[in-house]
Amino acid sequence: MTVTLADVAARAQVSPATVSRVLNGNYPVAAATRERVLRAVDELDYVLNGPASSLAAATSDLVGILVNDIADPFFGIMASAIQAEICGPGGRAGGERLAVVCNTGGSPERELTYLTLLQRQRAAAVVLTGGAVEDAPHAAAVAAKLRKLTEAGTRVVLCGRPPAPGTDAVALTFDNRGGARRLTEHLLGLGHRRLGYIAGPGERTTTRHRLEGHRAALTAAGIEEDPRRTVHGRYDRQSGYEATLELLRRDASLTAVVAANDSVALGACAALRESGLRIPADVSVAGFDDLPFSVDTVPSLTTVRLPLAEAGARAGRIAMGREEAPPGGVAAIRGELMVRGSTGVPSAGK
Amino acid sequence: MTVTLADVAARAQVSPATVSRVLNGNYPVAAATRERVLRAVDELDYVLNGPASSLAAATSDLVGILVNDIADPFFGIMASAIQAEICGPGGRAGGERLAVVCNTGGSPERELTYLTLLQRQRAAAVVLTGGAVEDAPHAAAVAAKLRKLTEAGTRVVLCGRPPAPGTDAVALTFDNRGGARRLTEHLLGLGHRRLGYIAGPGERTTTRHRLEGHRAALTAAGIEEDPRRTVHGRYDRQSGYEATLELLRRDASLTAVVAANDSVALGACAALRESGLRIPADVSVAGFDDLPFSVDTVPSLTTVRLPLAEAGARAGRIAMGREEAPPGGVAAIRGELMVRGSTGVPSAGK
DNA sequence: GCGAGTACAGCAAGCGCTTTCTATCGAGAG
DNA sequence: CTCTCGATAGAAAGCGCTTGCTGTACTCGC
Repeated sequence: MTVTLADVAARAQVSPATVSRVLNGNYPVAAATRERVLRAVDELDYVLNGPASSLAAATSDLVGILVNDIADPFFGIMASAIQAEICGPGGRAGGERLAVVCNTGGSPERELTYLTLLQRQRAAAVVLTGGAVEDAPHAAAVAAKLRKLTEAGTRVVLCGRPPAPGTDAVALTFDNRGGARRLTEHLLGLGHRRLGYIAGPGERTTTRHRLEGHRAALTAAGIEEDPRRTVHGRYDRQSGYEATLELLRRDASLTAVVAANDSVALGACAALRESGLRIPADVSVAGFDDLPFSVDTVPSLTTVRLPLAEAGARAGRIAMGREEAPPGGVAAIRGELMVRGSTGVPSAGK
Repeated sequence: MTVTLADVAARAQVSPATVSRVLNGNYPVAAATRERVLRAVDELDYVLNGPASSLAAATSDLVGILVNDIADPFFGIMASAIQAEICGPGGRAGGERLAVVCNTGGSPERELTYLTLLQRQRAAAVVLTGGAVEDAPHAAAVAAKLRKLTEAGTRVVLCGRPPAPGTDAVALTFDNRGGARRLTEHLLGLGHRRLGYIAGPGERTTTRHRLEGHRAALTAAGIEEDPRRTVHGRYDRQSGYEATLELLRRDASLTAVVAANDSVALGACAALRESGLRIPADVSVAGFDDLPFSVDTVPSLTTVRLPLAEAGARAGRIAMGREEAPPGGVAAIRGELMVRGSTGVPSAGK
């Protein structure tokens, strides 16, 4: 029923071995023969059987990209850059690798499942993006998986994710702590003293690092930590909206709200506005990531720009072995403070 | 070196066949034996060899999701919903399918390449999302590929994409034409007569349908088509910004700008604002899709809501055979007009 | 207590491809 | 004019798993 290598071989009057060699192009084949084989492939409309090929060659051209939330541009932008680098710029250039992105939805189990599935497929490389979950057993399980993957010849790269100790995975991590710290320092510099913080989900490294940076700035300025000024939520707009209302309820005298990321900041702005507060006259707002829409909000959002696309591209190149890993296998990527219209001097009245 | 089925069999003192049956669970195996096998699997840390398994069984558990631009939430939201439906809600539930999203970047070649790659892997199903490219040869090539995929047993579903004639692909298409028409009618109803239109890339179905809806409304209102009022660009913010400037240059007396989608509308707002025009007092702006951020812009964006997540979920279910295909294999999905703050009555002065 | 039926378990034949090793054919080298 | 070497092409042995078919114990029914 389906066309196989043997059919092509018969039609081209050569052996299956020769057809395979023409298709893989890593063995000398006379031009005339190659020509004949390619014509047969075309005429029969032959499509290589991937599983069979991977089985025989003990390798595959699958590259997996794990993301926490595919609907979030933060991951979309990175994934896009990684994939572009893996598949090559042109259409079918770049060795025909199948770069696929897997959506874990932030679930540790799903992350592990995907890793196993990728291991099953003997993936050529795996790129994990975004913050990790800070659960010891889970972290250990992931580390073990990664170790096994590398052992099996799969290249593992972490992009925007902290290093995984005990593994050979190359890590390109964002300096979330430093970025958050500079952001809060900016607010403090403007004169703010009562700042609310909307954090992400509690068990993630990204959440913790950003929060730590924020608190470090506060501490350095001699402001004591007040747990009532921090609310945890998801990394989305809705969460920012609700958290802001909660923050306001707890202390209506806030002069600034720092959000875990730009989407959250967007929700915060909406909540503030609906509460009759002006931005930044009454309350300043700051985000994180500098997603494309952030420059277009009104007022435009002060945030920390993370070079998502650049980091992704680099991760992709490393995964393909086209760029060397950074010394020590770890590189920290700094974020750049983008001061825009949503932050200003706190009003005297407050 | 690597652990194989045979190793597990040896350890559990059974035949490889039995191990395979325990793992696939579609054949009676005594509880005690199963127990023993599972223990051996665990002890040896055995991972099934995907390619070998797919080869022998002539099927695989790969499901491909093709998107035009993974960095665009429009696709991200759909992909997320599709994937959730395919992998099941829980972590490892749902038969362990590997749902992967492939980013075509809107390139026809890449689309074909991915389709071939998926065909190679003997994918269980393929979901194509978003508008198609309107190039006859390419459309034919895609149709041929889809036909071959269905023949090979791969289920093919189109989500937010027009039907592919000559194929068995189930199509869930968005009523872009109708939505666009209602949107423009809304503007017309407010009294606008000089409306600019920022269209997407010329060769896409989505672009054409939305534009047609817009023009249909215009024509019905007795407004003749003026090609100078339409500018084509990409589906992103930047493009909207530039196109708006161009539109303004051509005719500064515009009272409304209709954008191909919300991101474009965002750029349009920025350009308008920088040009000193108020929204909607001087110029009304409308988008399309109703992405999450659209409700949070200032003023909030009038747009057409497309049930992205619902459509994706349905497509996913159909792809998994968990829901019946709509009669005729085609279902049109309507968009809902969301009238918000960015559109208003044109100012008398203009 | 015996034949029939049932419930498991194993054998072995592939699935379609890659790749090592071997064979063949010329062309220069000696 | 024979020998050797380079360039190609083929034969065949798997890669690790699935599954149809073939046993082999038992369990029942009468």
